[in-house]
Amino acid sequence: MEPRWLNAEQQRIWRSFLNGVARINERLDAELRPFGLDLGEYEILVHLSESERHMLRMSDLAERVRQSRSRLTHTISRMETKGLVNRVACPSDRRGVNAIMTEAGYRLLVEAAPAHVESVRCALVDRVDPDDFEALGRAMEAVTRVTD
Amino acid sequence: MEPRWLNAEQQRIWRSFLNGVARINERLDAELRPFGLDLGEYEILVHLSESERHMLRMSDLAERVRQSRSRLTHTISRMETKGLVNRVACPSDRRGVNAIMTEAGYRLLVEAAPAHVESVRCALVDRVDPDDFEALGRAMEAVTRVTD
DNA sequence: CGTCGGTTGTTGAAATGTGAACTGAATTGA
DNA sequence: TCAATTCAGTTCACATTTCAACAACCGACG
Repeated sequence: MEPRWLNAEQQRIWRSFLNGVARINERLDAELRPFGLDLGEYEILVHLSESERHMLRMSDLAERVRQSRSRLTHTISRMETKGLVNRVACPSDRRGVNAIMTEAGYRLLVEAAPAHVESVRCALVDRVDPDDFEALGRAMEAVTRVTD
Repeated sequence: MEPRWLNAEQQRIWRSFLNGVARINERLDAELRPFGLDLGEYEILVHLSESERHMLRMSDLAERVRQSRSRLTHTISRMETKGLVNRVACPSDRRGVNAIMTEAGYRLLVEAAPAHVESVRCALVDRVDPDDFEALGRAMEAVTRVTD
């Protein structure tokens, strides 16, 4: 089949996308570092904090933060040694493990959140025209939408 | 200072962004794997192929593909053992090293490019409304633009 | 000259990520 | 009931990435 190449404009946009994403991630990680967190760990804390009793099944959490089950196992282990989360057996399913946020984990999230939100603003939200930002949202929803 | 939180809409968009980016990267990496490449290596090949004599200074290349110098050293070493690139001393600056694409590297790029472009289309370009795609470009340019 | 500050690229160890087994538990269905 | 299958999470071996230290070189300036 003939390859359907990108035209010059599409290519320019695609490269901007790659550059932009990289730039955003750099900044977010850099500004989370003073708290001893990276974006992956931060997101875990966010999702736990939004859940009932600050607790989620590993596989559920893995899906929400888009980490492989294996990677989440490692990440949670590290966070456990830092005292940010604990593991508890799941009562209803003996295969299951719940990750539960500790008091210290919650406090760290509360402490880091304002700086993180500020990062997201500085790196993206405040830089972009509001209409374009809306469009960005629609675009990314289209990307995530299941079609296959 | 009072934290300037994101409103519900902004937060929704931000999370779509995180999800969308992750989804796109997954697909691109998955569809490059059959060629034995990941996105980082593919981009190296692209930038080399677009340069004079298929050759770039390491530090120049590092900047273009947004890899740290150290990371690029490792990546290029791996690609060298795969026979995709070579290192040659830079004549004008004895500190310098040029990465130069081999014939095999070029052939692999030519072979992988159609599938990769198709991935970019399937994962992003073809899914998004053209106006929104334009807006995405403007947004990402704004992100990359130097302001600091 | 000579030396000082900055740059280039590499190195090696430690941290992190990946993917394929693997264990034990739940579920299915004949 | 009970084998077969699927599922949850971990583990292992390995690949990749990061970080700090380093050696070699450049350029500018006294």
